[in-house]
Amino acid sequence: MIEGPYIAEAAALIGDPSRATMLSALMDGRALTATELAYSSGITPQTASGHLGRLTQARLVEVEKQGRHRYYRLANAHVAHALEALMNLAVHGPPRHRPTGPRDEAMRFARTCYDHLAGRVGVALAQSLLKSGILEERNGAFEITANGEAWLEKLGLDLASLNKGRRAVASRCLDWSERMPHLGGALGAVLLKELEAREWLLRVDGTRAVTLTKSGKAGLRRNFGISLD
Amino acid sequence: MIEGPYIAEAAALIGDPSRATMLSALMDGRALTATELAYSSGITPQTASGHLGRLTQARLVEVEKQGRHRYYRLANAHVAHALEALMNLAVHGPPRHRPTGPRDEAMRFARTCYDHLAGRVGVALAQSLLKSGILEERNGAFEITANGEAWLEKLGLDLASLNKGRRAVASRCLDWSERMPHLGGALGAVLLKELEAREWLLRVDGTRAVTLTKSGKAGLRRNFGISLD
DNA sequence: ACTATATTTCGTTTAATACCGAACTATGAT
DNA sequence: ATCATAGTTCGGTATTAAACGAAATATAGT
Repeated sequence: MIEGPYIAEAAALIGDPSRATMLSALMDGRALTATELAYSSGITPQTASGHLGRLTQARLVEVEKQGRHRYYRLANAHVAHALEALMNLAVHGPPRHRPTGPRDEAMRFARTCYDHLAGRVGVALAQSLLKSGILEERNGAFEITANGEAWLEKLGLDLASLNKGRRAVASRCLDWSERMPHLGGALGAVLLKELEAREWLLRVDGTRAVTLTKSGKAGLRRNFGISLD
Repeated sequence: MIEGPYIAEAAALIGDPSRATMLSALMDGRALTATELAYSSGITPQTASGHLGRLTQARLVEVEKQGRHRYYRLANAHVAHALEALMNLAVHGPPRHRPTGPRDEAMRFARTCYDHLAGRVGVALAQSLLKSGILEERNGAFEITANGEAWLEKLGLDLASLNKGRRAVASRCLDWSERMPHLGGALGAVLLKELEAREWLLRVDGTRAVTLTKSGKAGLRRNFGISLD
């Protein structure tokens, strides 16, 4: 009784195509300016301003003023989570005409999901970590093994700090394009950062797609036994 | 790029107050008829019929014809999950006037969340299971301990069958009213069934609220050290 | 056959809101 | 000071879709 309207409020906000596209763009994890967001969803700045105002008021996004720019980002992981959940619904929807562009293919191959890696590469990475006993799947969740802890230390990653936050360390995040789990949570986030730092992955223009560099391809094969294409 | 519109499609469907209320009613886990759903959201059957048609087409709900009745239920756990995620957004929203009725209070006290127990009672139960070492919280997920397995067997619950499905056994489900975790997953579901079978809990009319019986109050205190009010 | 109930289809009204153009404010650069 | 860029506010238009009444269809019971 009580909750229907509240759900509707949030869902209606996300339910507008322009707003949904803007939120999608923010799934990147980064902050974008109002004009960038307007451009990304193909509307004029005036219209985007109105949308962003409503999204901010509803606490779905947060603003940060910097000079004459306003940087918008998703307000918290809950928002990203809800967007993911909706994405999974869309995929489970009716089999109907869904045109697949080249950009689409790039997204399916590798993309960011809020702050971790998704797509074929993300899923392959998760599978590799499971196979080599770094992660374990228990009761539908991911778990770092003793082996895994040692492996992390060797990588120079600070396990203690991962455990610090209230955030799940290794969460099992269902991939909408692959329908297989990829790795999220704090570990997923630092792993993506690490891959970017090594320049194995490069972010692409204004989308969430990422490309695999040559060294990345080699590195993934050498370190994780992943061969793609 | 590609996904914005898809998210929007699902979200827009959920975003209508009448539809959201109907979906909420189905969070019960049970199947309801078209007229019951119409009544629950305060609209006429014609209007509800239209809504339900769209929800079915989008595979958010499923229909089963039985004579002249049509029973609607949520299509899958993904839908329930998305609704939960949206509910959490709503709670994290702006502090603004939210009238609280008596029915509201009943929901906050104890209710079903898809197929497990939520509300103050649900949260208290989860806390008790954690405290007595039946469950463990690891990396933001729930986990059954060795102690817990023994306890389950004593209760006559079949642990093997819980592990069978692909479903998580003990999932940590954020409670929107308490902002604390309650127990979901396969274990959450059988536990709710058990409590209902013992008549410790009774479902209330057409809502998701459940009431605690006298024996339930006593039982919870005796077996779980939970004292409410 | 006849009646009652459940649900859908159709047509119309009405309310909400996304969108843009124009004008305005704020910040930064020259 | 002047200009350019980023963003917002306001007003009007146009589209969408939610809602109901009326009437049709389907099933069950008598």
